[in-house]
Amino acid sequence: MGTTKVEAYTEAQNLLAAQLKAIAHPARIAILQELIKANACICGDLVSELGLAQATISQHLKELKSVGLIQGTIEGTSICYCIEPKAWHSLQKKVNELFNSYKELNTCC
Amino acid sequence: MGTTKVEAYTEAQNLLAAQLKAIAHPARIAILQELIKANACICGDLVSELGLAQATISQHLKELKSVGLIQGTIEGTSICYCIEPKAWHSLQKKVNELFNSYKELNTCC
DNA sequence: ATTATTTATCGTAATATTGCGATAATGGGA
DNA sequence: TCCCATTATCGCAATATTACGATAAATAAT
Repeated sequence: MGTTKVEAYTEAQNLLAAQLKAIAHPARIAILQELIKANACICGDLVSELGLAQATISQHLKELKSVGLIQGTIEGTSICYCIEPKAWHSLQKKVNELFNSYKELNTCC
Repeated sequence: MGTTKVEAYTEAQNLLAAQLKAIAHPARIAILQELIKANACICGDLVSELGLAQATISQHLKELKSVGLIQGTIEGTSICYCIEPKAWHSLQKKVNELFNSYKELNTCC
């Protein structure tokens, strides 16, 4: 127990859930918004921008990266992070498919 | 430690994260899809549909309800669940605002 | 070479989540 | 009234997440 029963669901359901989970944290939402706002990428600026420790920010970046939503490029001594366009749009599409599959019919409870 | 530092973020970030978290689980995605597919609401059918125990389904329903994404109406001895249209559309809008705030500029890393 | 800067990783503590059996609570029908 | 069906809640065990200090690893500058 304690573990999600992955085998009970489709691949699509598990993947969508994993990507949504990556976004479903206020720190990671803030990081994404900051990356978008700064357009070109930042790195340790996130540490001063949000009120979190460096280790914590690094860990959140790792999670976003692990589902492919951001990418990091080494740039001298620092690392430049930014949104990964393909995964970003792909997730947007999948999320909207879910939302749009609901048609309000007022035949409900 | 172990707790999210809620005070470090805006209300909007915390709310969006909470609603996304409710969706970010394969069982809850499956429940939402089933509710949408059945249009009018079901209840304990979810238990036989997914391979989870009744207590588990009930708990997932509670979480979806707690962020307002579904509603339940008592109907005799059973309870009829369905999507709550306002919250559903509101979340879709907020999610798309986040996604659309990113403009690809290939000035990135 | 040494030092400073930047980021990743390790280890740990606190808390949250997931899943389920057991049990309560509610209302319908015999 | 007594059972049956349905759903919620409690309590628990296993695991996951969150946050951070300490430390390592890598590169730039002196």
